[in-house]
Amino acid sequence: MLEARLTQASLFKKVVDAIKDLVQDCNFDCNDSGINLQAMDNSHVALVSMSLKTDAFASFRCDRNIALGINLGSLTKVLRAAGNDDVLSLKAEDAPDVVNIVFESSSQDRISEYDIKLMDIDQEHLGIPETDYAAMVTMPAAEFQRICRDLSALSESVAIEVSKEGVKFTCTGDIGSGSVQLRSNTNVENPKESIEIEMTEPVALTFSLKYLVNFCKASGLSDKVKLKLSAEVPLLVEYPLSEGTNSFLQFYLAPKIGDEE
Amino acid sequence: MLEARLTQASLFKKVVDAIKDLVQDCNFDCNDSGINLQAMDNSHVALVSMSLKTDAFASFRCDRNIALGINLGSLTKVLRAAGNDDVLSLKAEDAPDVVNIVFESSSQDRISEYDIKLMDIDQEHLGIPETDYAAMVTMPAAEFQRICRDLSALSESVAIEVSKEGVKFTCTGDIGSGSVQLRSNTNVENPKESIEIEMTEPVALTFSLKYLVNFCKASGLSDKVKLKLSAEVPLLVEYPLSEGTNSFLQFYLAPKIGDEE
DNA sequence: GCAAAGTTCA
DNA sequence: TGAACTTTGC
Repeated sequence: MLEARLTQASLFKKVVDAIKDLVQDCNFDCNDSGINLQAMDNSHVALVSMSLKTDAFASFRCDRNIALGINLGSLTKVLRAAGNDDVLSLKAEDAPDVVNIVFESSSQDRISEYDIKLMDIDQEHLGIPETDYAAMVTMPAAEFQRICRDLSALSESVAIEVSKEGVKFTCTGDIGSGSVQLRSNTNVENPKESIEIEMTEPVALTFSLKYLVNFCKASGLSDKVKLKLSAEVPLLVEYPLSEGTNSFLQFYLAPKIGDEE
Repeated sequence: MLEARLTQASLFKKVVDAIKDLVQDCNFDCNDSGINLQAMDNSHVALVSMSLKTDAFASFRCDRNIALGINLGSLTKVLRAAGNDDVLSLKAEDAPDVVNIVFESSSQDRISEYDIKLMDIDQEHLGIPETDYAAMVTMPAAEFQRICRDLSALSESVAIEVSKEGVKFTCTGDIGSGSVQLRSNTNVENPKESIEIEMTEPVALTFSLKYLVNFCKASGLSDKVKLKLSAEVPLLVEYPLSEGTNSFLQFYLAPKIGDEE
C-alpha cells in the first residue's frame, strides 16, 4: 500500500497545474523511492517527467510498485478543494481501484477526503537517454517565463543561442523581430538573480514558444530553472522541487528542424 | 537618423497605453525638437496630441524630419517586454523600414532588442487652433479619474460646469443621477491635492464619459491634469510629461450638442 | 491593502 | 469576445 504525506498541498497542486494542459491521463508510479511520472504530451512533441523523492514527503511508505492511472482533469478538480497550506495525504491499496486524497487544514479543524477512480493506462515506456548537454543555463524561473511570454507576442518559435558570453533568445514575426540577451553573471547580493552558464560548445536551436510558455506554468514551483541544450537533441527545461531532495519537474521539447537558419 | 534615449521606459509605455485604445496606427514625427504625435480617434470625435521635447530624453539626436508610422498594437506588444526601469532607446534610419527599440535593464545584464516594421500613414494635417479658454481647472489626475469612473457607472455623459466657486460634474442615468462638486482650494501642506480654477466666464458643457474614462488612462503619467473649456469648443484634457520639459499628452473632445439641458 | 494585469470561464 | 476571479506588483 501507498501512504504519502506532503506538508504543503500547494506543491502537488502546482505540479498538477503545470502538466495538466500537456497530458490528460497519466500514471503516477509509486515505489519505495518516491512517486514518478512520465508522459508524452498529446501531440508527442513534448515529454513531462516528474520525480518526487521520499525526502520531499513528511512521511512516505510504499511497499510495492503501484501505478496510479489518474485523469489529471479529475485530479485538478479535487485539488482545487485543497488549501495551499493544507497537509495532503495520498493513499492507495496494492491493487487499487481508487486513490484516496485527504486534506487537513493546518488548524486541523477541517478534514476533507476524496476518492478518485483510477484508470488503466498503457505504460508506453519512454526511454530518455542520459545526455551530456553541450550547454546548461541556470536562470531565474520568472525571467525565463517573462522572456517566453514577451516573445510569444511576436512569433510562434524562438531560437535559443548559448555562447560563453551569455544566452540569447531571438524570434521573428509579422510585426517585426525581437531578441533578449542575458549575460552570464553571479549576483552575489541577490543570488536568486544570478545567471549561470556551463558550456562545452556553443548551441543554437529553435523551439515552439507555445510549449515553452506552457512549461513556464511551473515557475511558481522554483526560483530557478535550468535549460539544457545539445544540437539535435530535445531541450530539457528543469525545475527543482523541494530543495535538496533531488525531486524535479522536467519538460523535454524537440527542436524545430530546418528553422534554425 | 534618429537616436533617442529615455531613462524610464515606463514613460513611453504609459503614453502608448493611454492612446492605443483611441488610435490604431499613427505617425511619430521626429525632428530636432523632439517627438510629436497627433491623431484623431477612429470615430473622429477625439484628438490626441503628444509632444516629447528633447529635454525629456537622456540623449536625443535627430538630423532630419522622420515620420515613423507605427501600429500601436504592435508597439504595445513590444513595450510589454520592457521593465519599467529599463533604459529605452529608439533608433531609426533616415528613410526607415523599421524602428529599432532597445531595452536595457538597470543591471545591464539584460538587453532586449526589437524591430517593428513601419507603415505609411497619410498625414491628415490637423489644424488645432490656439484657443483662449474661458475656464481652466487644474486638479489631481487621480481625482479626475475617480470622478469619471464613478459617474460612468450611471450615465454615458457628464456635464462639466465651471464657476468661480468650483467645478461640478453632473450626470443623469436610468438608475438615478450623480454629481461631484469640487471647490477651488490651495492646499498649502499638500500642493498635489490643490484644485485651481482660472476663469474669465462660467462654462457648462457635456461630454461623453466613455472618452473621458479613456483619457484618464494617462493618469499615471502625471500628478495633475488640466481641463480647459470654452463654450462650443472641444474640451482640452492635458497631462504634463517629464516636469519642466514642456512635454505633454493632450486629448481634445468635442462637446455633446443639445444635451446640455 | 489596493489597483492593475493575467487567466479562465461563459 | 467579454466578464469575473485570481494573482501579482506598488
